[in-house]
Order: sequence, then structure tokens, then C-alpha cells
Amino acid sequence: MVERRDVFQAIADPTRRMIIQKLSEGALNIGQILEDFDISRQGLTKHLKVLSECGMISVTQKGREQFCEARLEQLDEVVGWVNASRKTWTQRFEKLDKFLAETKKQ
Amino acid sequence: MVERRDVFQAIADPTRRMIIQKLSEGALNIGQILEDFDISRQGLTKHLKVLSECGMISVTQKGREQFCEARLEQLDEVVGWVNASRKTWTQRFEKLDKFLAETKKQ
DNA sequence: AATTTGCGCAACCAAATGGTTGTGTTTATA
DNA sequence: TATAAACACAACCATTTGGTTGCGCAAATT
Repeated sequence: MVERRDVFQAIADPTRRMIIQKLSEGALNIGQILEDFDISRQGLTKHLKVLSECGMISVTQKGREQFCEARLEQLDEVVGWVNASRKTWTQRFEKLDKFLAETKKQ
Repeated sequence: MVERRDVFQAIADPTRRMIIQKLSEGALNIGQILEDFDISRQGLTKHLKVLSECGMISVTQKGREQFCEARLEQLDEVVGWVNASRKTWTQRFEKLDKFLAETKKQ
């Protein structure tokens, strides 16, 4: 077990994915987010902490309220990884095609 | 805690992400995959079980060997979710623009 | 026929995860 | 000024996760 607390782990939990989707519609305070979930405030706070620690949300204090905003740029890392894997996959076939083409020549 | 064992959870672990990337280069048996990792065979087997259960890899018996192949189509679900969140995000600004434009008219 | 290779199954373990409740503090509001 | 709202912190808990070791079995190899 190495490091933890990265974007991949952040979006692994369905509740956290829902939080991100909710915040995609606009910034909200904790109480407002809570409305959509059937968990305790502390439970939600823990999820927000995970999201905050990996930069998926930014939190700003405003009076007694704590506004949470989604930082969707962080998802670039995920998309980037997926694309990299897919590139390797397609290159595998390109190499095979090349090999077959060269074999044909002989 | 609801369901588990989906693609999001599959790619949450760094070791499993490396397995997927390795398999993107081509199908391998368990021993071959093991070469790149510093864990026990059983540890690796558990990761492969997770990946298999969510359809990220397909496993085929061949004699005494067990060939593992990456099924990258499954990553569509991840990309789909990311895109959906981003769409909501941009629509938020479009709505704001529209509102501002209409306010200006009056 | 004996040995090696490739693998599965089960038990076990520490740490992380996802959740809870209780208490306290600061900021608004009546 | 008393009260309510919005939150943080800490302790606790069951389950899951990621890892291990030991044993056994079937397929290849010598």
C-alpha cells in the first residue's frame, strides 16, 4: 500500500461522484449539499475533506458558511490516463499491421 | 455503503492501473504480469479478480496458463461520467450568459 | 515416473474506509 | 441578549481493502 488520496480514489466512491455532479451546477455550502444525501453532516464532511485534499473541490469560508466549488480540471488526470492506455492499445494493432504488411512483401 | 466493484473502484488502486496499462500492450498470463510487480502472486490474483469482476479484463484458460486481456471499452463509463459533469459545468455559464444578456436588454 | 510450473483456495492480518454520535465554537438572527 | 444555524473536532465502530503465508492440484517438462 503506497500513497493514497488522489483523484482516482476521490471519484471511486459513488457518494463523492454525486457530490461532484451536484457542485457542477454551482457552488454550495455544506447544508445545501446535505439536502440530497441521506447521511449525517459529519459523514458528508469527511467526503468533502477527501475531495478537498485532492483538489477536486475548493472550499471558501464566508461568514459562518463554507462554500464548496467543483474543480473539474482535476479530472484531466483521469482522462489523461484513460487516453494513454487506449493509445498503447491501438499502437499494439498498428505494430501488428506493420508486421503483417512487411511479412507480405517478402 | 452501497454497491461496490465497479470500474471507478477498479481504477482507484495504483497497482490495478499499472496492470491495465501493462495489459494494454498485449495479453499476458499471471506470471508474466507478476514480473513487473513487487507483490505476491496471491496479492496480484486478488487485483485481477477485482478487474475481472467489473469487466476491465477478460481471462481465458489455456492449458495450465491463465491469459489476461484488457477490456478498455469499460473505461467509457469513466469518460462518460467526466464528460457529463463537465457539460453541467459549462451549461452553468451558458445560463449565466443568457441571463446577463436578457438583463441588459431591459 | 518424478519434478517443475502455473495456478486456486483458505485463513489470517493491519490499516483504511465510510459511517456514526456527542460536544464545543463562532456567526447570525429574533 | 438569548437562541438558532453552520460548522469543526474527537472518539468510536463495522466492514472493506490490500496484503501475506501455507497447502494442494493439474498441466508440462525432464
